[in-house]
Amino acid sequence: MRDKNPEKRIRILDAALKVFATRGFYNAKVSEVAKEAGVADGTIYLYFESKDALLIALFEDRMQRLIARANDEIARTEGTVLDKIRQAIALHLSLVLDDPDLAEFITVELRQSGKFVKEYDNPKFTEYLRIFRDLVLAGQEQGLIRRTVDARLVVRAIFGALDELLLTLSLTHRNRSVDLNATVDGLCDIFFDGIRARPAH
Amino acid sequence: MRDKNPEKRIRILDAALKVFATRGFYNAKVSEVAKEAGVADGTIYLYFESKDALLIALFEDRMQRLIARANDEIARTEGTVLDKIRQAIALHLSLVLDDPDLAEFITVELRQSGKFVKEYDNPKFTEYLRIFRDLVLAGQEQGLIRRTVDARLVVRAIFGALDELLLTLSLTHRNRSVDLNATVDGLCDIFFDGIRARPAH
DNA sequence: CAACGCTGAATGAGCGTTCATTCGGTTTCG
DNA sequence: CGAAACCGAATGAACGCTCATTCAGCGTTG
Repeated sequence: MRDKNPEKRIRILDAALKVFATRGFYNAKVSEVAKEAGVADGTIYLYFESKDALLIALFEDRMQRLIARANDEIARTEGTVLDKIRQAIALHLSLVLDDPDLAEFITVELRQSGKFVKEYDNPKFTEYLRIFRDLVLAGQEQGLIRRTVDARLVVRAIFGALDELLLTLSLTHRNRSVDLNATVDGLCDIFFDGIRARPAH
Repeated sequence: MRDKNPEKRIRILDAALKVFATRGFYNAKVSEVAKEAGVADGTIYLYFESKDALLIALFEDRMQRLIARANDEIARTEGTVLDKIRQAIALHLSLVLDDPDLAEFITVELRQSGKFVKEYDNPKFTEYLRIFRDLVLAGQEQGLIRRTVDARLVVRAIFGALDELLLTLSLTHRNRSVDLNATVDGLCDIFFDGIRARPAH
């Protein structure tokens, strides 16, 4: 189940992403994934236990890559913790253009996985959130981020906003061309400084 | 299809909410909804065209109620536009305790509806977002909210945060008792004033 | 030729939907 | 007024189709 032909396993995962993203997990047929991968239906079952297991493996794989990329880009980013948060936000939103299938997959399918793929609590997702949380905590220690805000809440709020935006962008970017930079700047502006008008002083 | 017995139609919708929320739309059987409603399987089809149509009708119905409640509570709320936004946030999050099934339904099923229930673009959802947008726009006209932020983006960010929070709360509140007020205050603090530490002056 | 990866047609369980039948209520008629 | 005829909502067993999964056989390799 594990090895055999690693390249074929990858082809199946790639195909699954494409098919699940376009048709949705429940509407997708295993035979469609097989066809897209250029493989026989039965071959899928030489590499994955079941359709559910394929879904989970796909999560693990893609989240792992996203985590690696995020850590990497954050490490590369010069500047304050706030700059690093901006970079993480930019990376997340860039998925719409970089990998639209992954964007749709994450925004739509991630929701159910926790709830309906039994006993799977999605550790990779938690790990991804931890990246943001660590940045916020570091910012608070450095005095760059207010200590009165709850880091956990900030992370949920930011991720929620990103997720919703990614979904909206995914569903509309066929038409309009998107200015991601403007969106990233706008979001950071909101989260960093709030929407309340400050009296001149 | 429309009437016959309106009370029975309501029973079916209530049952559908319960079953869809606990098992998920795709895992839920029509026969389970029928059983929960105390009706025969075939009766469902006297009131709704199909399982999909039942899902959509459920959306319409529940979103309509939510919109009505939000408009009502906002109208009742004394104070500035920011106070009204706080009230709308509080209402949304209060679903976890008030109507946990509806909370799970909205957070999990709303995601797919746009994408997979064909040609259904969910006008009620748009209407719900408009409530927030109008508040933000009013706030900008009154000089209470910065004019430089994009109202549409603010609304998406707030709704995204609310949605994510509602999901998290739904999945965990079995264990911990939740302090909703603290969460609402925390969120408003973040969105109103941002997370950046302001230098003393 | 043994072992193994792979194939894809066959299987059969699951489930949305249908429809012949039931039955409580209402109207018609003697 | 009582009975017969009718109505149509409700029922739930049965249908038929859709896949996830299996497995007997094929080609390939060492």
